[in-house]
Formats: sequence, structure tokens, C-alpha cells
Amino acid sequence: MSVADATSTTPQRRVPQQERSRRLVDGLLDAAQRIVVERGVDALTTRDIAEEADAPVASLYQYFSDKEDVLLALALRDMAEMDEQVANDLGELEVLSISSIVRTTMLAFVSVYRRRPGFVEIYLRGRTNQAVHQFGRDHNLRVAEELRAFAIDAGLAREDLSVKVAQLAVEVGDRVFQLAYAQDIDGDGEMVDEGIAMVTAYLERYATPAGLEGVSVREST
Amino acid sequence: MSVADATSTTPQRRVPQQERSRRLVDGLLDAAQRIVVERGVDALTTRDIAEEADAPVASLYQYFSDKEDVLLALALRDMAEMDEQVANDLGELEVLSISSIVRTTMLAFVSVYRRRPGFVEIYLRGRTNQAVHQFGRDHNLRVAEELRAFAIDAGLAREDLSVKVAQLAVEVGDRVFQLAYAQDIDGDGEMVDEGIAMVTAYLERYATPAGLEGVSVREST
Amino acid sequence: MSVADATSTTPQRRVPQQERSRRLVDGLLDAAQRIVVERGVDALTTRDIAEEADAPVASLYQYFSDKEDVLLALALRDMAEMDEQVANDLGELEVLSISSIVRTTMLAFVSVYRRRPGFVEIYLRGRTNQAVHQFGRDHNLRVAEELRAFAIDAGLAREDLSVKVAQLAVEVGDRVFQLAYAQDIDGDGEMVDEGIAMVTAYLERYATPAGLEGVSVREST
Amino acid sequence: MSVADATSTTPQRRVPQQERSRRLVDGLLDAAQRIVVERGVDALTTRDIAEEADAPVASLYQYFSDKEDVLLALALRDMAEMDEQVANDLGELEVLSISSIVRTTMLAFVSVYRRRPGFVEIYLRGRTNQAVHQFGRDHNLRVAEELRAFAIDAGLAREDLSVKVAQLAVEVGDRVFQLAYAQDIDGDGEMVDEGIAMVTAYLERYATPAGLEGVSVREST
DNA sequence: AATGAATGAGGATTCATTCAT
DNA sequence: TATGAATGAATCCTCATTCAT
Repeated sequence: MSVADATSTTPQRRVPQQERSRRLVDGLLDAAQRIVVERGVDALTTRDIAEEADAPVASLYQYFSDKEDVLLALALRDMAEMDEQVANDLGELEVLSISSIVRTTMLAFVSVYRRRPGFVEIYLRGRTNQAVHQFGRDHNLRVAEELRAFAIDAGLAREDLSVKVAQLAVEVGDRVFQLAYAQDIDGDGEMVDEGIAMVTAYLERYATPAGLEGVSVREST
Repeated sequence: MSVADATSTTPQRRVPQQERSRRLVDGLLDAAQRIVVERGVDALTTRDIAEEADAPVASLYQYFSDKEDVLLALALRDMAEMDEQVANDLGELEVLSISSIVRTTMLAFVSVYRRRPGFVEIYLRGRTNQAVHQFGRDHNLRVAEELRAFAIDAGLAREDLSVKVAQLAVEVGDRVFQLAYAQDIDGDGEMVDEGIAMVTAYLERYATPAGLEGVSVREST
Repeated sequence: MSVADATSTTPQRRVPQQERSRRLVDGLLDAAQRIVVERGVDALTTRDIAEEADAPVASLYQYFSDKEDVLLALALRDMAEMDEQVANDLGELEVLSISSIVRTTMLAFVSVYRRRPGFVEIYLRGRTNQAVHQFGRDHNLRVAEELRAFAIDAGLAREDLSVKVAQLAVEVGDRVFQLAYAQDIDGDGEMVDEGIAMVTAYLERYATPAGLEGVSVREST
Repeated sequence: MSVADATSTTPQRRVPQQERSRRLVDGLLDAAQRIVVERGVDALTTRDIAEEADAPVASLYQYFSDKEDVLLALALRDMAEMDEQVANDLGELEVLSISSIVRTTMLAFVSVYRRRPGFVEIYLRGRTNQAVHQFGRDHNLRVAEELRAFAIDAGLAREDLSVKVAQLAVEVGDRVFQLAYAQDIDGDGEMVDEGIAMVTAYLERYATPAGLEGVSVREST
């Protein structure tokens, strides 16, 4: 029915099990994403997800423990992409400074948001459910810790840039995005810029001279 | 808590109509507040509100157009208190500066939050419903506009402190609170302080020299 | 509030009590009529009636025992008009015959329907409530009995035109109207004509020669 | 009554899925029928249907989109039976004429009404809901068109027996039944006879000589 | 593993009617 | 008599989740 019967006509079961599963899971996730984008998180029902994915409702429960779980998986999928984007973009920086790190990180977020409007809906616009919310908090905390370690290790920030400070910075960045995307699904660029300025100004209070001035990166190749 | 227990102790039925109404409305609002505090916004049902207020469900609909409306009224009630607190506290300032205004305003918020744990739940912790969310946005915008006008009129901020900038500052303040109250129902004081520092640092970018240094207020009495 | 304070400015209560009552009752009836016409019988609520009449709901119960009672009064009001119309039109006939009586009566109904679209909605289009329905039956029976007596007394119909036959004729006429007004709020004239033909054909089975041929009426003036 | 008690007597759980479904649907329909017969269409609630069918309310919504839909299904079930009865009875006629067709058709209706008192309640006595009402209209129109074609093809009626005329005849027949069953749940035979006479008299106005005299049917065996 | 069907447990809202004044 | 307010009792319907196969 759903996916499966792709190419072959051989008896059956030509698509390997594992592949089938992934397809189904992705299908469900995509369906959920679409519904959320179109009608909001509150309007998301298991029935609708299943229907939109052209799969039986019961199958959803084969792969997700819960409706919540689906939302979570959705956020997870996008956040992984987000982390990757941030890592990439930071890796390409030629001058490291508090300012450049903040700017790069925040713009990396923006680029993912642009690519994933569903993510915006779930994560930024909608007043989401408990699980997703908590997941977001956790993710932000992780990001904060990593960036902090990165900045301190690179000698850009002083030790007294505590985890709490880093967390606050990330969370505030998040809020800037929420605000920038609140009315405008495409995000208000000016507001993002202001946000970058704010977070930068804040974190520079914990910067080393190098962190303020910037140090150029020597590609080790 | 609510209002009710006003004057009379005479046997019965001595309560004037109007008073009865207010009692009912307040009772419903208080009930809703309690439920929200205890079980969260999502768990709020009209049935429960009515039961908790010891009133028939239908009575709820006499005064509120729907469930959303109850939440809204709740937020409204608290926000009015908030505005009052801010106005008062600002009025008592002896030295006006960007820094003192930011600090005073944010601490005024904190004091109301401490007084109204239900408000924290609805407004800060919970991923609330559409109406309350929007109401919060609107309120923040109003606060932003007022503070901006206040600061510019007092010669503390330059004209280029746009509404958008003010709004961002207020919203970021909001997020700081959300964060400070996220895990800890009593609010994380250290985080609030950091938040104040951040917002101050940000807004001082738009300060006049007077706004940086501060000007003392001469009480006109 | 509602009507009352018409002309005088003398202390108060210038409109005689009885007049005030009638005004209120009529206002309620008119309101009900309007609602029914606009939104159908099912959508009629006491609240709406009162609101539309700009009167308190409780006042409705001062004059009507019941919502049902309102509908009933509405039908009653219109049916009285109907009876009057029929009586008038029959009185103006110059030639009496089964055919002319049937035609005149049915066209009298049509003319009232045209004047009272609300009546059509309540009585013909809507699947009304029990009381109105029964009232319609009763009215039809009364009409049937009167017309039967009239026709027999005038020597147009034979004695064996039983009440049941007359009743059937009237009821069938009613159905013709229902049909004629079912889709078209203005009534399908062609269908009415066919209906007249049918009822005439039927009743002529019970006609005397005079009833078939017709007898001219000598105005006794 | 319904279906259910088919074959097995084996311990339990021997009932195939599909069979179970049909049982449930029929059970709900029967329950609705019973309630309608006992308490009228207006008193029909989803709760009661479910309870009477000893099924959860939610199950009702598995098979019916809403309450209206249940009524509709009920009418549909009976109308199919009605069509069958008419077809059968007409098929057994030895002499075809306007008169015999009208009589046979109307008596076929009567026989179904006798078998299905619930149908009478829903369809004839009650002031039913919109959907059923419309469905009845549509059904009558279909019947009218078929009978008209039949009569004209058989050379019994002239071409000028328009669809509208046929429709009127059927609808009037319907009203006769309504009347005949209005007070008496078993139907007033005399009134039915009068109705047959009326419709016959009406339609014979459009009859060919053959339609008046009748033509015998030569069974092709 | 897959799935059609079943369902318990509410949920929001409405309404006719009646009080208390 | 008039009426603002109160309310008991339903109503329809939805949904996440779990069976039985």
C-alpha cells in the first residue's frame, strides 16, 4: 500500500526491511511537519499525521511511543541539521572573535530556519508542547556549553564566562529569532541584526583582548 | 485570596447583585489560576475551572466568551498589576539613567512574578495558547513604546533608539525571566542580574551621555 | 428601555399597561419571525428572540409559557390572517362551483404566503416542531370542515363528501404548497396550478351537477 | 432482528472482522430506529443510540460522519427496500394502466410502511431533519421520473405528463401517507384509498386511451 | 511487523428555564 | 410586573491509544 511496491514485481518484500522502516518513519515525520506548518502544532492529531503520510494510525505507534515523541523526533531531526550548519560555518571562519562567532552562529541558525519553515513553526512560532520545549532548552544548553568551551579554548573568552552566561546568550539569541519570526514567516533581518549586536555586546564583557580584536585562523593544511 | 470576604456576616442573602457577580468572576479566575499553577495551562478545562470555583460551568460562559477568554482575563489582571508596579517603582527612582531604568523595570517584573506564581506559569513557563501569547506580545510592545518615550523625553536615550530596539530589549528581558523561572519557580536571581546587564549593555549603545551617567530627579514637592 | 417611552415626558408609565404588553408580545413575535425566516426554525433560541426584540429573556416567559408557545403564537397569528383572506376571497366570488372554490381558496393561501415569508418558513419549508405541526393539522381540519359545510349547504357537493375527503383535499393542497415553496421561496406557480387541478379533479367526484357547472351568486344587497 | 446471530456457536471470538463491523453498524442503525420509533426524531441523541446499541459513542463516529448521517443511512436502508418492493409489485401486474400502476405503487409503499414502523416515524410522522427531508425529496423525484418513463414507454401516458406532474403525484401520494399514518400508526386504509383515487384521477388527465383502459401484459416466458 | 477497528475518557459549548430582587 | 443573573442538564464530537488479528 503505502510505499513498498517500488520497482520489482517479484513476489514481494523487495525493499529491505530496514529501508522500509526508515521510509515510513520519514514519511510520518514529513507528514507531521507539513501539518504543523499548515495548521499549527495544536491542530496536529495522530489521525491526521497517519492520513497525510498515507499510513495506518497504528503504524505510527510502531515507531513512536507517543504523539509527543513525533514532535520530538521532528525537532531532533532539525536540530541535528542546525548543529551541523553551525559547525560548518564556524569552521570556515577566517577571523575568530566573540563578534564573529556570535554573528556566524546566529546566521547559521537563520539559514536553517529559512530552509525549514516547519521548524520555525514548531520551535519558534508555536507555543509547543512540553517535550519539544524541554528539548529545545537542552539543545540550547548543549550549544551554549560547546560554544563556551570553544571560545575559552581559543583564548577569546575569559574563564569567568560561565555556562550560565553562555546559556543566557544562546537563549536570548533564540528569543530574538522568535521575535524576528513572530509576525513574519521569513524573519525580520533588521531584528536579527540587532539581536546579534546585543548578544555580542553582552558577551564582549567576558572577552579577552584577543576575543575583542579577533585572531586569524591559520588553516593547518 | 480573591475578593469576596468583604463586610457582612449577617445570616445570608445580604450580598448585592453586583458584588455577587464580581465574586463569581474572581472566583473563576482564581480557580483557573490555581489549576494552571498546579497542573499547567494545557490541563486547564472549563469543567475543572467551574468545579474548582464551585460554580456551574454555564456560569463561566456568562462572563467569559470561552476558555481562551478566561486565560486572557487572567493575564490581563496580572499585567495591569505589572504596569502599576513598574510605574510606581520608576516613580521612586532618584537617579534616572538607562541602567537604572532597565534595572528598576526588570526588578519590578520580578516582584510581581514573585507575588503571582500563577502568572509565571501562564505567561512564562507554559507554552500558552494563542490569545495569551499574542496578548503578551502586545503588552510588551506597549511597555516598550512607553519606556522608549520616557527615556527619550528624559534625554537619556537618543532618537535612534527605535521602537524595534525597545521592543527587542523588552522581549529579551522577557526571555531572561522565562529562563530564570524555567526550572526554578522562584526565579534564578543570578540569571536575572545577568539579563539586566545584557539589556543595559545593549541599550546603552543608544544612550546619551546623560543616559550613561544618570541625572538626579528633583521631586517637585 | 425597549419601546414604552414614546411621547410624553410626564413622570412615567404614559403608555397604558395593556398596550405595552401587546407591543412587547408583538415585538417578540416579530423577532421570532425574523429569525426563523433568516436562519430557520432550528436555529431559533429564546436568547436570540429576546435579543432581537431588544427585551430581556425573562420577559419572554411572562407572555409565553414556552419556546414552543412562541412558535405556536406565530402560526396562530398568520393562520388567522389566512382564514380572513379565504373568507374574503370566497365572499367575492360571483360563480360558485367546486372548481372556483378550490381555486379561490388555494390562491388565497398563496397570497398570504407571499405576504408572510416567515410563515412559509415555519409552516411549509421547515420541518417544524411538534406543536406547530399539530396546530397546522388542526387548522387544516377546521378549514376542511368549514369548506365542506359551505359546499354542501350551497348545493355544490353531495353529502357523501365526507370530512375525511375534505380533509384529504386540504392536506393535499398543503403539500402542493410545500412542494411549490420547497426550492423556490417565491413558490412555483405552475405547480400550484397543477395542484389546483388535482384537488379540483378529486373533489369533483363528489360534486352535484351544480357543483360542476357553477351557480351564480346574487348579492343580497 | 438485525443480522448478527449467523452461524457459529463455538465458544468465542470466531467472528470475522468484516462481519463484526456490519453487526456494529446494523446494531447502531437498529438502535437509532428503535429510539426514533419510541421517542421521535428530535429525541434521538448520539449518546442514546450508542447506549441502546450497547456500543461506545466513538464507535458510532467510526461509521457515520455525524448524527445526521445515521438518520440518512436509516432512510437509505428503508428506501432501498421500498424501491425493491415497488419494482417487484409492478412486475407482477397483469394489467397495466394508470390506475393499476398508481394503486400498485401506493400499496407497495403501504406494505413497506407496515413492515417498517420506524421508517414511518422518521419519514412520515416526524418533522425530520434537513438531510432526511432532502433525501426524501430526492427519492420521490427519482421515483417520479422512473414511473413517468415507465408509463410513457408503455404507452399509458402522453408525453405531456411532465416530470413536474409526476413529481407532484408522488409527493401528494406521500402526503396521503403522512396523513393516513399521522394519528394512526397502522395507517388509515380508507384514507389511502381516497388518496389512490385522487392521484389516479389526477394522472388520468394525462393518460392515453390505453392508459385508461389498461393493457394486459404477456409474460415473455 | 502491520493494521483495521474499537473505545474510554473527556472537552467545549449551548440552551431553556427559573430565581431573587 | 420586570429582569439580570444563574444554572442543571445535555449535546455533539474528538482523540490518543490499544486491541485482535
